[in-house]
Amino acid sequence: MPEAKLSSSLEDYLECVYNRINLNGAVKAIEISKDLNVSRASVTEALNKLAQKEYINYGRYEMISITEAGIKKAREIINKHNVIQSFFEDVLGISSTEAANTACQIEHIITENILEKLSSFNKFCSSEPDFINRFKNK
Amino acid sequence: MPEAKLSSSLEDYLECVYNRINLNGAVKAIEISKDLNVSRASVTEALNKLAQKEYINYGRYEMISITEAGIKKAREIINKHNVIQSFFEDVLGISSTEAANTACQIEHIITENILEKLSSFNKFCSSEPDFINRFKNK
DNA sequence: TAAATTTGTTATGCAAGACTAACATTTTAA
DNA sequence: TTAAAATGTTAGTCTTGCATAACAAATTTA
Repeated sequence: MPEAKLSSSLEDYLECVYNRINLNGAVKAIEISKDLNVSRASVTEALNKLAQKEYINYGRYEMISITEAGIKKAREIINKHNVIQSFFEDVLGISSTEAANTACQIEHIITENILEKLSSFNKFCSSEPDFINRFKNK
Repeated sequence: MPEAKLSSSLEDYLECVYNRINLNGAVKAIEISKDLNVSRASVTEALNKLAQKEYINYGRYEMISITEAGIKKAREIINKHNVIQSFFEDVLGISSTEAANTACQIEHIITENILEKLSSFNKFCSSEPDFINRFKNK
């Protein structure tokens, strides 16, 4: 039942919920609204959709909590984000901001398979700093 | 005047127009419809938008041609596509199909700066086949 | 604790991008 | 050279994701 494909947009909302809850133990709609630069009304709408898909628990004026399925999904998204950002930053030498911004978008697109390969590639590169240094000084 | 930001969707249409014209000297709406898996009606709509932005020349029941600005833009998109696909395929060892499919989406997102870095990285890797082989046999 | 402020919700609307169905035009072939 | 088939267009609808404005509830503070 709690298995439904999320749009990029809903993934962003879920990721935000997860991060805020992990940071502060709770999250309010207005914080999400500020983090994602959207109106409070859009947040309400998105939270209802996430609740309907059973990724969060939520009802009118209620506290927001995240379900097990929500945690799992959020961690997958965040993991994708981190692997992509790390490739841009640590391998290609892109600035942290640009790496993060682009990772934020690619995280919704990249397949599990490519993610795994990219993750091993990151590890392989960090085990061979010489190679990366030669690339950077090229 | 012929400078307007394109949505991912319109970039796909433009890319398809460019590729088909390069391949056959001309392109018909029905071919675009098949290539992109959309209805004929959607193609009409997209072509009107591209014409309005001056990336193609087009009018009711007229032949489709591409403008200079359209060619420039299409080549940029295709270059992005190729660099990304090449990274997935040649560096990470992803299958051609999966590499192409994912590249098709990332091409609309990646910045010029990251593209350039990725492009040099591809070249650097192909100049050091040893490194890539060690990664693949890891 | 009552008034003011903040936060959340609802109703409504808009834009993009897709669809189907009906119609128009063009092309093919009998 | 017409009749049939293929292609292109238009009109109307749907979905997603966003917005604003007005209202409701909760929270803060005087």
